[in-house]
Amino acid sequence: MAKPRLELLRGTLDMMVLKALALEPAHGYAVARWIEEGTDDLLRIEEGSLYPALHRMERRRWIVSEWGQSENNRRAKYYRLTDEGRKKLEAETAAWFKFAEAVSVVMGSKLQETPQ
Amino acid sequence: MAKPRLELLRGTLDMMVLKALALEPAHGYAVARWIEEGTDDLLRIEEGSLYPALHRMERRRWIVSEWGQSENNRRAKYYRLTDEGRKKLEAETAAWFKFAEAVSVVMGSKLQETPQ
DNA sequence: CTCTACCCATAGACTTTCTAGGGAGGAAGG
DNA sequence: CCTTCCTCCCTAGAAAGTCTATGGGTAGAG
Repeated sequence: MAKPRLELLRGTLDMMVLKALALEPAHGYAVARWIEEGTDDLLRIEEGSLYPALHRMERRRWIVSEWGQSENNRRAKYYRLTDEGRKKLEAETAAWFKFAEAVSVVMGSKLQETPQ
Repeated sequence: MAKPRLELLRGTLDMMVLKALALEPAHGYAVARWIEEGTDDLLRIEEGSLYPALHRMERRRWIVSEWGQSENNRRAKYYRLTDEGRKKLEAETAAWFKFAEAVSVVMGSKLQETPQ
């Protein structure tokens, strides 16, 4: 209870995990590290959120898994996107930017998207 | 069930309601209309989400209410921000833009905030 | 051998949102 | 008058996602 820490992922966790896996197949732990490092630790991915999310998405056929060996020589479950997952990622990304834009307008600021 | 409609407010409802009330005291129905109109109906505020949110925030002393008469000559409960609510609004707004920025970075685009 | 980092997983609590109701009153048109 | 629409309020219960709190196992460093 020491730090307040930015608590919520607010429904964007799936999208970010899919994005990570779109870059390359990876295991859960690596996905969490990738997101945390990519945001200077602003977004902290709790394992209690991450693994249920992965299982959820696998049930929905957005990703598939396979046991393998990690770089550090440990047992790890590697996930990769399915075609369906890729479509979902695109849809969610578009919806999120639209949503964020709308919230921005309401909150009195403007959001701008620039191509990667 | 006809339209898929952007389903989630993802924790931003309180913030937007506070923003609306920061502009001027208003009743729930008007707040909902304000948000919907301000976003071209992209963000639809369901009453089943709105009223619980208002009561929640009142319990937390972010807003206070008073019964009054609406423009259309109807009984309406007017809400206005407390000092605490104003602080909460500022904090939530800052946190949201920070969060949205971080998500944007992860998703491969950049978000820019412009002053009102 | 011990400790740390890596890697997986689940249960239960908590919160928020939605669906699906219900109700009452003013206004407007027939 | 009567019916219908819009305004305005409210709640219960389901559904979903995240967090806290645990638990366990293994490789490698010191």
